[in-house]
Amino acid sequence: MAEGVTPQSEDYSRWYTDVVQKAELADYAPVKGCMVIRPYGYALWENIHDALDSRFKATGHENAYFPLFIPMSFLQKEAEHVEGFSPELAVVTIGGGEKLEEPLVVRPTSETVIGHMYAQWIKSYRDLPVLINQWANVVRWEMRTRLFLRTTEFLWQEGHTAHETAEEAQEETIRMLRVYQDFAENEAAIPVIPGRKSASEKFAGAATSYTIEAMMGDRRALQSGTSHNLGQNFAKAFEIRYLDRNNELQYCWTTSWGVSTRMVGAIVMVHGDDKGLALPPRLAPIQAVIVPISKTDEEREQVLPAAEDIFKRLQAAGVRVKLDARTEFTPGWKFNEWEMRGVPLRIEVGPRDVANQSAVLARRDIPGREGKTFVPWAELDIKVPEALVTIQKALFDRALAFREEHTHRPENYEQFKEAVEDGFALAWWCGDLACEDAIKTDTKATNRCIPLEQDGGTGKCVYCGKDASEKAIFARAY
RNA sequence: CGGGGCGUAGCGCAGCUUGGUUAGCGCGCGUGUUUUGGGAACACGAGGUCGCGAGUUCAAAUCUCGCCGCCCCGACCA
Repeated sequence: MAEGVTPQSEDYSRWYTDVVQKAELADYAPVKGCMVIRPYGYALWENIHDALDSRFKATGHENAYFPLFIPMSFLQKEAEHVEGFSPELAVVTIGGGEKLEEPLVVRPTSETVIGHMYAQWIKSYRDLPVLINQWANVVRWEMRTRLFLRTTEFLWQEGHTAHETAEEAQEETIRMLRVYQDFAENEAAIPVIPGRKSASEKFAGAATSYTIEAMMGDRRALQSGTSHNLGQNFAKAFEIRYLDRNNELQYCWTTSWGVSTRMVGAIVMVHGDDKGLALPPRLAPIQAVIVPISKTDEEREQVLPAAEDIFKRLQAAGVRVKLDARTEFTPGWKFNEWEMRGVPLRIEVGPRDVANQSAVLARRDIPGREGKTFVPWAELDIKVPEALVTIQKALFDRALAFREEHTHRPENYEQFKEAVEDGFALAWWCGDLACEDAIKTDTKATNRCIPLEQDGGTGKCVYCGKDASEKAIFARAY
């Protein structure tokens, strides 16, 4: 591994790609816009997967799998949907050397094929709700790609549910948005703003879209998860109907919601620094790394068994721990490498520590001497898990403080323009597309969402001055 | 698709302007010795279809034309 990364202050986007590659999260694939998720990055994704999956199960959802290929005609059944996705479809026209009767779309999302199946499975109100999630890969032919943030192929989960009433569908939409918020804040240590998307930003085919928006280290916004109330749009397009309690045929109300490998990019950009990644302990593939230190063979014979003993102890205490006993690297080199890879806690064991029956704990989130403490061996199985909890909270608190510092409540358009230069602007908005567009053209800031949690009261639209009943977050976004 | 940059060893680059023996350098890699509390040192060694294709020439990494690919910045998007 080469030394160092481009500093954030010098070139943030180069810093980002440097970190992703040097921390060995991912690498460029031979096909443009595609990436290889390396074992370390995939281990992080697996932890994201598990944390989300257990939450889905706890809220009554089941996993299933639907096919990669979707008949082209399915996409065309929902007018807005096909319009939104056509420009970025990958289409298969030849199979087994023969031209296909009907082209197959490589799924960009699965509402259509799942809607088709739901139409066959759902007959009665007794069949509802249907609560299914799938973990899958999808393909969107994006013009400009960035590792994890926007790749041609990406991994995600997509939940698809069908309900008896509009109210139930809306409840589900918000429930899953809150699940995403809980995951982002408590697992990824990323503070997010849950909110509603404006009409121009909503999912193609949805009645209403909701999002969790997060602020990255360069103060730009990243949509980190979405939950859509699809109304009866897809139910009507795919004839998803049921007989209600009065024996009358009704269309279902459906939802869909997703979180993707983009979340990895969010974690990199929210917590990372010029030393590299900083992973939240709850998701980190390696929570603590033990670095043994010895000058002579004699010392090594004392230090290594001590390190191995600590390793076993921590493993027994449920810590994801790694012992880095490689002899070809110096301790200093290892310190830098594990910092680059974002391991939350480093444990140093050298001759001095063996003599004192203690070890040095060094926190990734606090650089240098300040982040170091000496801990007796006997207390490690308590102190290490404690430190991980502390670090998890510290990362969240720091990210929240950063977001607050760069979130402004402009009173007028001049202040608004300054605000979006610095970060988020939370401003009164009349709800007009015209104002959104004008703001975008003028400042490059887009309407990220109308937060569910409002300040209250009413005001005047920050752009046009008309009456406004809600505030929206505006920011430059990824 | 518009703008910019780049393709020479695994990575980062020099060489190209002004064509000329066997294409260099740093890092990394292999072996050995000494090292190890913040990115160790020395010695020896392995590693190249100079992006691809045509052309000019006695001679092309170098000049000409064409093509391909990648990265960054914008419009589109999770």
